[in-house]
Amino acid sequence: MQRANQQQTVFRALDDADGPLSARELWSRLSGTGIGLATVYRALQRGVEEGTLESVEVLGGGVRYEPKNRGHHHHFLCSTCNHAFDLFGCVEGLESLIPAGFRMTGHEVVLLGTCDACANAA
Amino acid sequence: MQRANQQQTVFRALDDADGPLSARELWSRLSGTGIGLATVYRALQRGVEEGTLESVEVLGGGVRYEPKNRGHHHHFLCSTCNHAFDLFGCVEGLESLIPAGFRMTGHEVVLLGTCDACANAA
DNA sequence: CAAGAAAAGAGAATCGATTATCATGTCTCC
DNA sequence: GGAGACATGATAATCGATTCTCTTTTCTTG
Repeated sequence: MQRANQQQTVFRALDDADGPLSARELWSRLSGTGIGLATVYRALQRGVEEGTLESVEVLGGGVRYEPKNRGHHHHFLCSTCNHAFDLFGCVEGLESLIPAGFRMTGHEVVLLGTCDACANAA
Repeated sequence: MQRANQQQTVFRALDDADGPLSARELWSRLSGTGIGLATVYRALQRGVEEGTLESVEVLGGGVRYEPKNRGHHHHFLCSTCNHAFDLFGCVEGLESLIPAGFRMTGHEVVLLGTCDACANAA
């Protein structure tokens, strides 16, 4: 079995995903490969250190990871399968919400609902 | 059957807060009263069961709780003090982000930055 | 006041997520 | 081919958050 490229396999799986994945989600997608959970964590940690990955926190599911080259975007969280999907586009008018004296440096938007697959499975 | 003196104290502290509080945040605000952490958790759990409280998840800080009578609103998370503040108002145009086939049932918006107090303390 | 029920506080136990350890396995470079 | 550096998988250890347990205290009611 090829072993030294396991981290590459991890990175590739993340690249192929349609949204950020948690360590466990990622691990379960790699279940055919025999890759250990520790290796997944090591790859994620290294990716973040090297700047190719970033950790994001979507609701309900702890930290997830995705490639850093996806630009500014937000996420859709399916309340059935609990998977987070990347969205494209952003929203306007956030500045109007800021209280006086506060300084905004960023924002997160999460849409909640049911994804295509889960809606059809119902 | 009015006996829950300490729990009332917990509920009052939550009512007085300017945003959702985590169990620990709440506990530290009650540090003068001798209330135990377990009691805080018990009060929160009961409040949620009885429908007077709801748990919300803002980024970075796990589950927080707030009274359920505050209506639809979002939060500002100060990256310095890590406190979440309630915001008033909402945003438009979220529907345009939803992929085909997905059904949206809700949304969360979190603004990130520095709160008034921390900005002035810098 | 007495007795029973609900609350409280302290700390132990649990749980899930992440990290550390350790004994191989694999690769690079000579 | 061999040495040493690094990668890997399995599992133990750790960590923070939450829940459980036990004993004591408080409240209600008679």
